[in-house]
Amino acid sequence: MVEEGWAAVTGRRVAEKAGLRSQLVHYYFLSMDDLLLAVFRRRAEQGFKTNAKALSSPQPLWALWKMLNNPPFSVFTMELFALANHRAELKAELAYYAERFRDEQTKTFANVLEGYGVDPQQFPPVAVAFLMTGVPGILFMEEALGISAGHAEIVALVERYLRQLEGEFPTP
Amino acid sequence: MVEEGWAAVTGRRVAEKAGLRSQLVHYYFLSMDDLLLAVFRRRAEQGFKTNAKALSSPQPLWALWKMLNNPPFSVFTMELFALANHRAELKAELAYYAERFRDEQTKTFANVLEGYGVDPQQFPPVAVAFLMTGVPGILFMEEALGISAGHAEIVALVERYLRQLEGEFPTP
DNA sequence: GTCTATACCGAGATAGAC
DNA sequence: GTCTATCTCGGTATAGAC
Repeated sequence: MVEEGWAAVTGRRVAEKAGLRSQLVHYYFLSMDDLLLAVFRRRAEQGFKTNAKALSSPQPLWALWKMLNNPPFSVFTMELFALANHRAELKAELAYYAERFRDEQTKTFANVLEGYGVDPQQFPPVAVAFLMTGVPGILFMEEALGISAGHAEIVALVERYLRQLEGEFPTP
Repeated sequence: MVEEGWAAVTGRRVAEKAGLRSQLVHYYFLSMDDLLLAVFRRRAEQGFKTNAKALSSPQPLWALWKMLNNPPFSVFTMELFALANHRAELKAELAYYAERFRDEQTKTFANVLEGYGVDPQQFPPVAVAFLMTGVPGILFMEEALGISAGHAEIVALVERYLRQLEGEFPTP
């Protein structure tokens, strides 16, 4: 899926990877769409755990930023988005998960930003959540396609703000 | 392509829309990939013209923002991105076009932002170009998927900045 | 340039033996 | 649970007549 796109995920090829016959796919899943949906669900649950972990860190903004600046995460996510665009059931579920995801972040940010003395009128927590996930999203989407203009500058700009709010991020 | 994804663009279906036989596709194009590449090129050239027009406006930031906040533009673009991820030739060409696109914007913004008294150290023109195209990108990608949390807030935030820099945008 | 005919492949899916 | 056998469909692509 990551290398050739969701259209390349066929019963035959899945079975081949598993060392089984292609018909087995229909034993475990009603259809190929069903299999893809299962893939998505598993991924979404993983995402929730990682998200919750980042948000409970002492520097939640930094933690989320570092978590999302993780390449394989984004290529896969983009492929799921592209697929969801053409599968009603998947689309509904993706929307549901994404909103929950953003909600969790917004709640944490509301507390945290208040503590940092940020005016919620000027910078609503939900807008910050949008940017904190969206910017790394485009960054990696573009990077996967070989576009890099402005990336260093944007990262520097974001991290300057993060430093202002949460101080240095400890280098591992 | 917009409704069902690039994988649904088959010789048979293209020919059907054109009222011709599917074999004709191979008369005009070497392969389906070749056809898709032609679609991309036409689209890219259109994009350049629209971009240049926006940048030569008296309020270039506003003009670009309004231009990108145009739904059909984004769904198609996303599909092309998804496709490019799996076609080396298309990927290279997309990267080339995207960098040129950003370059044009960066040049204009460098002049314009200086005129507005914006510190280029703090807000590099190329970073502004990145955000001006990227944010509407996520906005519409999410909207297409039924995600809307934080959108109104982000639009308000961006437009507040635009108003600060370029004044009101004349309502048509 | 557009057609018919056709080869060939691989997709999703089902039936039924073991 | 895994297999073989098999169906049907629609995809890409080529050859050759008009």
